Amino acid sequence: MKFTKATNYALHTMLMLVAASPVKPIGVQQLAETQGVSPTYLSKILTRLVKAGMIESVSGANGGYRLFRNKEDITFLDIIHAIEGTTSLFECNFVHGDECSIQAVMKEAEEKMELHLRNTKLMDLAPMQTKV
Amino acid sequence: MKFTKATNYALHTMLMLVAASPVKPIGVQQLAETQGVSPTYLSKILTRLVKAGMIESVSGANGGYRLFRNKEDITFLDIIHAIEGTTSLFECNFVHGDECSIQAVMKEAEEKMELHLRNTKLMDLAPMQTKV
DNA sequence: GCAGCAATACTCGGATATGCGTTGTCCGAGTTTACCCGG
DNA sequence: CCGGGTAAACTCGGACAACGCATATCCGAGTATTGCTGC
Repeated sequence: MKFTKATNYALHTMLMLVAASPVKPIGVQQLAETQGVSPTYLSKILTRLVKAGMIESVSGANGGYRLFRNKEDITFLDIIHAIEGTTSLFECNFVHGDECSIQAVMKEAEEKMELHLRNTKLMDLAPMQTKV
Repeated sequence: MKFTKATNYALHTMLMLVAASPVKPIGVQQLAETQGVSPTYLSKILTRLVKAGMIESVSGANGGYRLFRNKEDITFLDIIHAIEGTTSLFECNFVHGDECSIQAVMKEAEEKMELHLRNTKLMDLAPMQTKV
């Protein structure tokens, strides 16, 4: 029960992209180097964010990644769900007669956490230097 | 990023122990059979709960496990921490100059979840049939 | 009856598989830019 | 100068390897109860 490193990479990368120019893309090499990850692995992670519609990739020379959606809209939960998936953290596959009351409690707890992550936007942390 | 099955087993077992007699222990075989787990594996999990001071084991014939602490005191978080550990769900090992603002947000979210788990006691779910 | 001994029913802990998800690496393919070279 | 072709700089995606962790399984050791046996 831990968040994966991929989520950490994704969050930090998104923070960098939010702080950067929304026009000129940033190469995956630069993003990876800053975080000390291999570029190929980071690109795998970013592909998931592309599919989630958060960022877009630019092919070719001077290519890279840049924001796609409005930066004000992107929440922590969006990123986490894109990487970790949206399935419940706790799954009781044990067959009770009815619904599992333990599962219900766990689900409530999870929703408390998600509520906070949904209410926190990436912009809340981004430095304001690029107000274009 | 998922809760382990061990946590599921631990929670269900604790619920059974809370509902059972606080004097007569329940054998691990019975506990395991009800949940469809191997007894040896379940005993490994329960050992962690013993070390956490929540239950105690009774050796020998007619042995098994029974509650140790007052059943009103045991929260979901106690059990989860005993199984999953108490380390933060999100760890940013990436060296920023200062503290990681992303980590701070994640920690807040985690605390929201923990607060709910700490406020929910096992007794809230236990059937009341065994009022001694 | 009763003391003692053995069998039985349990838990405990370590050592050891096993499967799966995370974390990477490698490479060929596709795409855009930059550059060079001949007219 | 200008157009075209080639090289370079990128991302994309699949295949594959390494590793750790969750999930067990097995077995010997320890412990308490039960039952039996002999006095």
